[in-house]
Amino acid sequence: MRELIELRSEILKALGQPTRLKIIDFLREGERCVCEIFPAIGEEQSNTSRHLNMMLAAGVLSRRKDGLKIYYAIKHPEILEVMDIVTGIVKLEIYGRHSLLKAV
Amino acid sequence: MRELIELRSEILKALGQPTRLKIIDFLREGERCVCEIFPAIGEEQSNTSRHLNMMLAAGVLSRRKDGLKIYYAIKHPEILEVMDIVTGIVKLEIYGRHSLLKAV
DNA sequence: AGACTATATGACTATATAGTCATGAATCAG
DNA sequence: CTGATTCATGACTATATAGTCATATAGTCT
Repeated sequence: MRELIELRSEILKALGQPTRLKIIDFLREGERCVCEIFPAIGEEQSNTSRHLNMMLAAGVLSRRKDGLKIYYAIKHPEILEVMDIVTGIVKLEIYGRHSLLKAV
Repeated sequence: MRELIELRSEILKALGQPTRLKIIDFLREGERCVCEIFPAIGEEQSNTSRHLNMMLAAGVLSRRKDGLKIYYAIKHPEILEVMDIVTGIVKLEIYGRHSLLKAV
């Protein structure tokens, strides 16, 4: 299905950017408001807001409003499984590139 | 680790693009040469080659040379796990958006 | 060597994305 | 109502990316 391709790539693209990855890592511990997120990851409020909205639209995050604050959270626990698997791949890659260097 | 962030996002970015997703889907069945891949996904040879090289650099694909032909394959089976999980998330999302529509 | 096949790449265009700064909108406290 | 706080967004810039066309490179075959 063509739609499946688009939606899958939207989710993966949402995860495949350093600033957004930092947000995901930070939200592992649970939902946080924007005012906690942007200082934690060291980005501007406006930039952080854009990335949060992008991930919301992709279906990666959920949003909850409480008074002035907006709390974002990782929407599906499966997202964290994906991150763990990718971390595992990265470790394999680092090992691979390392032993490649040694071999030279 | 800063490096971890970069390498993870490189892998996820490599997966988060429709043309590359089509390639991954096609390579599920096993390694294929460029001359099989680009007609299968309906893209130009040069464009396909670029995406293949990009995924190779990200650590998503492996390459094997045999005479004139270059065979690409999914490097880590974990990549397929990631794809399966993301497909599951997409299905949840489709269901969610659907029942949201119904609720209106 | 010459013709042919398979893949990669240079040069280019059009579009998308990340980030910044300033401002707007919503909510709350006094 | 006023002022402060929190978040989103418009306008903009700089850079990255996807895609195309033409060409280069490398291997094969006769």
